[in-house]
Amino acid sequence: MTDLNSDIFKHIDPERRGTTSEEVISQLREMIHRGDLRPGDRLPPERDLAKMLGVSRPTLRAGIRSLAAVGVLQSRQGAGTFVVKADGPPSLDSSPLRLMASLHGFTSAEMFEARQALEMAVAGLAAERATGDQMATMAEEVAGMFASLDDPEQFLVHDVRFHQTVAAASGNRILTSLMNMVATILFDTRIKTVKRATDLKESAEMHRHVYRAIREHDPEAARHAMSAHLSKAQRAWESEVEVPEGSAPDNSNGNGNGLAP
Amino acid sequence: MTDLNSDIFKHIDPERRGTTSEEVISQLREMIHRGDLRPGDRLPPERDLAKMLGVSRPTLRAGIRSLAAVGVLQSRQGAGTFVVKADGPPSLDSSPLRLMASLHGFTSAEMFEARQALEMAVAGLAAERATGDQMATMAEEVAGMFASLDDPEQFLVHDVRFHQTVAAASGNRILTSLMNMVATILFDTRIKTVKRATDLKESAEMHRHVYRAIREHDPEAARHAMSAHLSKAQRAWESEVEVPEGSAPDNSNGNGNGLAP
DNA sequence: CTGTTCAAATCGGTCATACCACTTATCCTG
DNA sequence: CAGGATAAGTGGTATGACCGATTTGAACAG
Repeated sequence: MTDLNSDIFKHIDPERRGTTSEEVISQLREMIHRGDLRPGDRLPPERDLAKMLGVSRPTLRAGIRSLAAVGVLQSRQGAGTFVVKADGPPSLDSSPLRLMASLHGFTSAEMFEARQALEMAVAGLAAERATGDQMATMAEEVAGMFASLDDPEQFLVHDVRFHQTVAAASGNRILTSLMNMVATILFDTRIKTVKRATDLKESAEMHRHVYRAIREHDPEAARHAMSAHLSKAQRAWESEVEVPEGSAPDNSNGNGNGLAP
Repeated sequence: MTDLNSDIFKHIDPERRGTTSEEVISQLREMIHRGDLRPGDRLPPERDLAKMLGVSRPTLRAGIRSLAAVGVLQSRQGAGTFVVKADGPPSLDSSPLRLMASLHGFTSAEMFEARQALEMAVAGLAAERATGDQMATMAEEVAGMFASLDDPEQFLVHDVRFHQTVAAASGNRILTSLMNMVATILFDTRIKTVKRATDLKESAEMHRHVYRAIREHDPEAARHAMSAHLSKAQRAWESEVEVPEGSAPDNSNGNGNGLAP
């Protein structure tokens, strides 16, 4: 672990603009940008760090909490505060997007469209760059789908893993993160409707088309196959959530994702 | 404004899982999802709200700060805490992505690629849906670029506005937000290199190609024109940031965006 | 000597209280 | 009636304390 006992923490100038906690956030951010704080590093105890920065503990905690809210830091009671480790695909928190969907009244159509755009992009890139192992994993997941045609929940597991593998094969972690961010929100509703899913066989078939296009290193075919798959999935979803008869109107739409169909 | 004096605030059960502040966050989020809190609404004073929820003020403030960090709430000293208003294109905070770029060592190539994928998507959608007003705005910005060939900074203003107009014309606020999120990070470096930009005329020309494709409602042409434009921009940027001779290696890369060229 | 157990130290989570800084609205003054 | 002084309201910060979860290491049993 990086040695944090050195004097890389500097006192905060009381004569500045903005609030003190904002300055704390800036300090911590700069330390991350400079590389003083690396993924997995543990921050000094709050009491010590507060003294180093020359602020009170509540103010320091406010800064830490802000960075924790965006997924950069993680506090564990009794253990300490850590810089989030960078193993595996980095993930952006989807709750901001979910809340913004509620605030702005995003429609599920917009959400599907955004997902489709992102998935098409990663599918095209995956067709150019997928390694043998990644393609093998995709094939396994497709096989898993065909083997789970009578188990919708298990089918969904393979479905999600397939898409994540494609995203990873794109080699672009930013697009992967954004895609996961959008897909996570839609996933919550899929898991509720998947039990009544009817055409799993067709879905598996379309996933296979995507896989074959990627295997053949044909970006355009991969994009189109993915696009067709998601368009089909969207239509299926829309037919699933057809307004039930006589549902009394209330503030809650019941699907819990803040999306209007 | 929505009446918040009613008893929509419920006490928090001390016997729960997770921390108290997490429960506060959940409470506030649900209130937003349910529509009890609408954009622009002002929350009750912290002292009152803390009593309503049955928690202490610091704990409540922790929850508020978490939601403020992701751009859902905004506190103004002396005024109050508000739900962010939803006018204009909703914007996701780009700092999480910027920090993640530092933590995971994202390359600028990945960033450009992600932006290119998003811009191509919105350009294609814009070609299908752009209104007359939006196309007029695009034309104005293109004209502004040609009029600012000798003023790089002014040119950049028109450049950014053009892309934002295209995004808005896509009709998909989610893709627009994601695109802005990525573009914001790249913008910081562009404003530093733009002074030495040489081929502004060619850039303006390529923007015009994008505009004409959108005007002709030709999604594929729009996508290709946008792709060509951004590929050119990326190559130009890469040639600008060629490592200067004899620059001593230090922790800070100097471009301040946490990206490795 | 090895492995387990348990207790003390560590550290984040919460609470209570007080004071400060800024904003807003009211009221007084000219 | 207009404008500025004033007071109430509200978020920001600080201090101090206690609680509960986690970690760690020493004491103990094998």
